[in-house]
Amino acid sequence: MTAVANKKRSVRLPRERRMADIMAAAREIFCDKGYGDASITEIAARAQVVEGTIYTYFENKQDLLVKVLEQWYEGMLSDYDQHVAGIAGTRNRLRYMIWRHLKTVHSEPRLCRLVFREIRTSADYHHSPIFQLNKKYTDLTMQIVEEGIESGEFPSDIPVKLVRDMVYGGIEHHTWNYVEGDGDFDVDRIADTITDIIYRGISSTSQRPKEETPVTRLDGLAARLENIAEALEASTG
Amino acid sequence: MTAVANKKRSVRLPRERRMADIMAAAREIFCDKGYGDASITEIAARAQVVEGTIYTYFENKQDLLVKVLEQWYEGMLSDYDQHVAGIAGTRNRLRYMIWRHLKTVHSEPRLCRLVFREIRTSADYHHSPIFQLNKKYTDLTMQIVEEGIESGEFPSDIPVKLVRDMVYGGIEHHTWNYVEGDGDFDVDRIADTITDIIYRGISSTSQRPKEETPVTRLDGLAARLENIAEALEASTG
DNA sequence: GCATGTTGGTGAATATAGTTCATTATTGGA
DNA sequence: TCCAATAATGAACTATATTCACCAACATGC
Repeated sequence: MTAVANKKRSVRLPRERRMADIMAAAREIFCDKGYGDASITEIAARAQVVEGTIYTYFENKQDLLVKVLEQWYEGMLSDYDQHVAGIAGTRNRLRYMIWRHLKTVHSEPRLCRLVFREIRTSADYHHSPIFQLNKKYTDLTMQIVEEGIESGEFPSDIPVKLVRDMVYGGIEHHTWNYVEGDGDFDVDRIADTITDIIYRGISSTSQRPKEETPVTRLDGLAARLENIAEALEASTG
Repeated sequence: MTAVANKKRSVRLPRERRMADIMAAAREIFCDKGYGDASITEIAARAQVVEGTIYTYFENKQDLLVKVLEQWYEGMLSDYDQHVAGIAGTRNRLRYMIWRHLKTVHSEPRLCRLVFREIRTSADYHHSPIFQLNKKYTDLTMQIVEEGIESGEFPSDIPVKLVRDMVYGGIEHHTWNYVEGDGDFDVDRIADTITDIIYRGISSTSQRPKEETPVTRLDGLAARLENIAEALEASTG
């Protein structure tokens, strides 16, 4: 019997190393099973410690999840600013923000799922570092819209926060099934389309009904007639 | 001592009545505390039954929540169709769908919170009646957009599902704080703005240089209309 | 190199739900 | 009035997260 070899072996690792081990194990299991179905026992086993050890480094299960996602978030968002700085033009910058967000969801659906479904719904989310990081980068999107206002591309009365919410809310809903493990989506195509809808939706160039002139009415009419003609041509061959 | 009066009194109510009592109690407590912090014991006490009785009528806690929200959903969505049928014009209909959704969130934030945070995240959501009801009414929004395509107001290549997701995702994000019990929002104003951004964002309008004068634009329009007329003559003649 | 205090690590015990089930007793129908 | 069916009961069970008293690895000072 190797009973002696099986006796408990308690090795003291450096604090950082032990935390990293636990977080790595937790990340794998949270991603595989989701927060609710992941058990502390399983995470402990994967990290080669017992349950109690986890509580020496993390307040509780929720805190462990938050720390795991914080670490990921920090690395992921670190190069945002410099990338945006290298892009010229409101529309291009806006598209980059949208594209980048879609890209992140596409490459890390499991982690995004945890952020969307578990983290944001917790009571003290608004005081968490992950909220601050998120805010920093959605603020960047709003800043780009505000630059568009200053340049005259957008009128000054557009509600910047609502635009932000339509972008990120739209992306979240549109990628819902993918994040749940069902289907796929085309990052570039969706980025183009969202950018287009938002840009045209808030642009100063297209006239609003209240500012309608005979010329813009004819313009709209021409566009409608073009569509109808196109449809007719398609149907009559 | 009134010990005798305190002995258990087991009364058999009609099945419908007992279920209604339990669901009413559950609705109150789920709304007050959220799903996670609501306990079966407390719901049972409020409904004047014991824990076990709840399991005679509902599979488990999650099923109880689903049944509560289903009941609410059915009543809430019942008059949707007829209202929309009474509204003329793509833009007005679209605005109604948006307004109505905002109105619902505004008047029942607690119940909406449960749908947003608890129900939609469950594994079998796609097979639940509440998903079907929801689909029925977001489909109506897409149908309105498709009517706009047929009328020529929108080009035929716009991604209808993405438009739907930007509407409902945008609303969900924009009402997030309110639903979490913080702040307020103006239903009519937000409805106007979202409608405006979406409508303009997907409308058929031609891109044109900023320096154009009314005369040159009319000239260009005339050429386009001539082409359309020619195409129509060719296809119908 | 040894004694020793600090503290990481252990794993059994505890707490807190949700869920089950054997038992009791109400009630509609024979 | 009696009886079978089953609603209702509430204690027992289960499954986890969390705590805690105890042990021992390691750093420090002598």
